Amino acid sequence: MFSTSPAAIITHWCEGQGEDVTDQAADNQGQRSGIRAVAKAAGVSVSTVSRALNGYDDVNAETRRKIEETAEALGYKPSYAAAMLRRNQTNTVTFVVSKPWTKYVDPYFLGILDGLEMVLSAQGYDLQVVMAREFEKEIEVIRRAVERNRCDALIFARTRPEDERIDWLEERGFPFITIGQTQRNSHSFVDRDQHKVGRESARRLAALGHKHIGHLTSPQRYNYTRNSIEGFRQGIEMSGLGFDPAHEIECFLSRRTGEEVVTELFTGPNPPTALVCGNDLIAISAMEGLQRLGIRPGVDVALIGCDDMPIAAYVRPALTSFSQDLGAIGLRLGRMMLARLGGDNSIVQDIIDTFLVIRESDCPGGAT
Amino acid sequence: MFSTSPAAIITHWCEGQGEDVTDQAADNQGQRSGIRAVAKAAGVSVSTVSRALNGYDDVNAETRRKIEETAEALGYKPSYAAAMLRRNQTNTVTFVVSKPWTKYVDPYFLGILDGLEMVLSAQGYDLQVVMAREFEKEIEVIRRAVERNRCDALIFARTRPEDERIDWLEERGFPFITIGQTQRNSHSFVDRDQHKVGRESARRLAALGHKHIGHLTSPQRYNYTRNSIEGFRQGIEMSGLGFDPAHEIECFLSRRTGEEVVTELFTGPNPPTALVCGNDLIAISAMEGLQRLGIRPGVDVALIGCDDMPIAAYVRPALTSFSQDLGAIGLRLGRMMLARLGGDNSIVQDIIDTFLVIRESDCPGGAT
DNA sequence: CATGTTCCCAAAACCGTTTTGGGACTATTC
DNA sequence: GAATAGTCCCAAAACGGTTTTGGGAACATG
Repeated sequence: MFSTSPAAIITHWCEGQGEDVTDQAADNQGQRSGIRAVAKAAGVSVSTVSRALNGYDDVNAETRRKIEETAEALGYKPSYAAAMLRRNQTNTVTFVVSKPWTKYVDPYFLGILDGLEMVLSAQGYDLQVVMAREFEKEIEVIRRAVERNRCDALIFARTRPEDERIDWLEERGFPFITIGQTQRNSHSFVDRDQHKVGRESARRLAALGHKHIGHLTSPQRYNYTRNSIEGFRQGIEMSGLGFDPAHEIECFLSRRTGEEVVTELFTGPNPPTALVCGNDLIAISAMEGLQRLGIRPGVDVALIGCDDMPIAAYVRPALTSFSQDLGAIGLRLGRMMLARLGGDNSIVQDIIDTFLVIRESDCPGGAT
Repeated sequence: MFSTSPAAIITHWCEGQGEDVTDQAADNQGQRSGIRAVAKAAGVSVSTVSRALNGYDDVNAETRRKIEETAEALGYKPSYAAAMLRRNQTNTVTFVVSKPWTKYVDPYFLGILDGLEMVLSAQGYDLQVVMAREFEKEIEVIRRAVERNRCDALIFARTRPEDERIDWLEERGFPFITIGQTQRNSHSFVDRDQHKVGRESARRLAALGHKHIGHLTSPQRYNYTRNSIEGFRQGIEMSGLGFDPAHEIECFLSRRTGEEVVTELFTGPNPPTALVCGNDLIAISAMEGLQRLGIRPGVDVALIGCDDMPIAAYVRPALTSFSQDLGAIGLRLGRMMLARLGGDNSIVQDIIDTFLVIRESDCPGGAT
């Protein structure tokens, strides 16, 4: 009988600290009435209060002032839920993080969020961060957010060449921006110039005199890896070197992969003298592998990483790595989002520049 | 009676992907009517649908099944806004991050969020992450979230001995849990055993033979620093050493501070031979300062850090540091929150154990 | 047969805004 | 003076769920 009503469980609800029963009641009364209380106190109608507070221009200046004062005096805060229901918009942008990120690439991620939040909150939008346990769950997280109308737009990263999340969202015309590109590129995105990263890494090492440059790529299911590979090959070609497919090996973000690959590469015939690594973690793992083989990274073998993670500056030798202004990505993302939410449906595709932070790991190539 | 016919209707409704206009219209109709469409299609009343879908027990099992099927077939998703308005609850927990965190302590922070989100989402709660540009803005962020009814409860960290956020929230009886303690400790919290960190750091270094142990504390406005200091002093005392106030110096989380302090400490009279550092960043900064003075950290001077940030394992010498299971903190936090939201108003105060990860920076004390 | 109990359901009320469609009044134009 | 335009305001109707109200049907009990 009581079991039917969940409210029954919360019986001893407000047994708080003091005896402010009167105060509580007064407070509640004030809060309960909401916009109606303001209307009453200001001697105008509810709709006029709403229009005045929302900046419509068919309200007399004097009336508006009075309403604003009254609202302020009563401590009136419009109910988010009610406005959301009526307007059918949430004033919320949802950012989806996939779990594997959180383990290693944290700073990358939060740097972006920081700039993004700044831009959005300045316009009254809230930023909501949701997490997906695995990549496969991301589509479900997105589905839930969209279907339950929890946000006005989405942002997510780690795009793949063919991305089901994008297909799904485009199908129902839901606004979103990605961090990273796709094969079709039919949508707005922000991305760093990954092609340049691959290209310039190769060219720099070639310019340093290396003839055999390996490429330990990031996971190839991600689109940015493809760009990186393309750029790398182009850089090799531009430098007049021959591309050796056997020196282009896919790695993963777990620490061991770089080490394994390096072990195989440098115990086999014709090892490279330099390595372009798709990611700092791969580079660090590779350095450890080299050291284990008695090869000195930064002396015998040159390495260039990518992402410029905080760790890069602390490992020995310190890792030369491609960096980018994460805050700028966030800001750009935020501004694009505001435009989109403001009704501008044009597709914006933004490539953020990257720059090489030179440290100790990229040494000149020796003989041969 | 009518329990036989609806099946046919449902299957008909199910047919849907192909046609454009018809499907669109049908879809819109279905979405527009929401729960009423489900009720109509299932041949029951709106309230019955609501009760069935919300798990009340006064609904016939057969009826419930039929309603669930119908809702599924129609792709019905209850409007979050409407439910929120009527129930006056958001099913959302807000986690407040202050800006200085995002720079360095990312992993700490995200590790907790990860566990927290897992627990909350399993019970249908959403986790919202909001950021505050500075500590001072945090109270405003909180105020906004609470006053606009954007969440049912709050979580925040970096507690101070006297914390205005807590005062404000307690004043209006709004549910929250902190990460970290306060002077009064009148609320639920999760915290690591910071007293132990200080104590055991001191004791370990003393046991290694050090007689003069310095303490580079984290910022003292935070409550955990106080615990750490207390613990340290107790550890010194337990080891039969004399406590030297001149060797207890407050540092900040910017990188330079540790270096400055160390420079002063080790160019002055009677320098310590070991340092307990309130934070890994302080420790790393201190190590750099030592190296600049020609003093070898991990050989001439022992250091112990705290937090076990990812960097700790990569600096040379690798930093010995106190660690904790961040996921466990998040899980605990989540479970406490669920209990609180479920109506259990009791205060829970939970101390999470920490453990020392021994690396290279804590060396035995030399002569003297 | 009268009465009580137990389950279930339809209809209406409600949550706190925004939006709609005028209404009243004044100013301007023919 | 009537018609038109402009300004400012209002009452009532959404928005889409959940909760309450009130009662009917089936079954058990005295």
